[in-house]
Amino acid sequence: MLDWYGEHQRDLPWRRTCDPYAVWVSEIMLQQTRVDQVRPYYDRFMDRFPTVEHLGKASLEDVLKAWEGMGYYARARNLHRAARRVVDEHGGQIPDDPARISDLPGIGPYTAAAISSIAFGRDCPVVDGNVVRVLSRLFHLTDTPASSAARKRIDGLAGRLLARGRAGNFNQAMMELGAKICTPRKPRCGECPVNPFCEARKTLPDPAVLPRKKPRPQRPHHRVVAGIVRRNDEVLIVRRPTDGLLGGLWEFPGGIVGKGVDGETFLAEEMKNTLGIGIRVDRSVATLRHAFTHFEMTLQGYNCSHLQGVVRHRDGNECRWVRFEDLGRFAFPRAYRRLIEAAAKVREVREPAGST
DNA sequence: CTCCGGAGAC
DNA sequence: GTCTCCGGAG
Repeated sequence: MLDWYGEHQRDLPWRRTCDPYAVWVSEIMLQQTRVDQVRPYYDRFMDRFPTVEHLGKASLEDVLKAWEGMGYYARARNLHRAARRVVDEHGGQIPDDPARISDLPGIGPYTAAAISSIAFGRDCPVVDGNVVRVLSRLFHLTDTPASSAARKRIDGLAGRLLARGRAGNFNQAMMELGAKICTPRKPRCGECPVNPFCEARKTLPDPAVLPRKKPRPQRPHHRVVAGIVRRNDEVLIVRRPTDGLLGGLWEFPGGIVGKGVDGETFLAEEMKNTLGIGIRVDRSVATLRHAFTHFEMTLQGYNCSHLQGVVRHRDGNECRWVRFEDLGRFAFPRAYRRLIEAAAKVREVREPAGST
């Protein structure tokens, strides 16, 4: 595995250093996100926040802006909180101890083991989704890794296989193998360095049936409407509560429309109730779909006009009137960013640049 | 009352 | 992947 890794590892920015902070940032970004998507974000992030101190001193607003588009924004909030703690409690040094690293928000067993082995050379086995898949096939494990017993068995195997003294490279080799060779659907068994030892390959017509997945429940579908409310040359944006879904991000006011309810009527009603303003719904800007982990939504955006009333959010959420051109400075969820793009096109048609 | 394990949220 | 919540366990 080590030889294979030495020869086939991808040249990734975070592999060019063993700076614990760099490893940490990359591992957090890599949680639930593909390497290809992470790469550009990682470079920008490290450019903007080169050290734990930089990150700790930054505002959550700035961190979220740098994270915009990657999803799972709790990762950014936790990373930011953790950086502050590293600065305050550990003098800016990331602790060289798996248990202490785990204490930091956003760092669980996987990330603690990854940082410990890669940045500090500790003999900690790393088990992420890739490793689970590799080991399930290598040892022909037929129980779903969703069960705690099966999972413990996998953790045990990972520990026994670990190349002592070279844990960092070994762990990365396992994950790399899962990412490039032992892939979920069509594994390239012919190119696998450990294929002589693979029980699944020996036993099964198709090793890809492992690991056994547990059936997923159907995702509910929500219809969401949002209003881009104009007042002179500004539009209204509202900030979501720090905790919960898309916490701390900005969006256009609106909400989930119940079944059988008229979207435009609901939108006007919602603005009245939540913000205390009267608006007129002018026209639909775009309808787009977005998938979250546990539900899907259809987002319909409308251009609206402010009629009357001073904005005052019922729940105290921060609200701002900003120039359309300045929306880029705020962190929006992906779906809303796309809505902004659509709205910008509509504007171009109606008010070509330089027309005023 | 603290400690898992499972489930669902993010 | 991690966190949070919750019921059952000790």
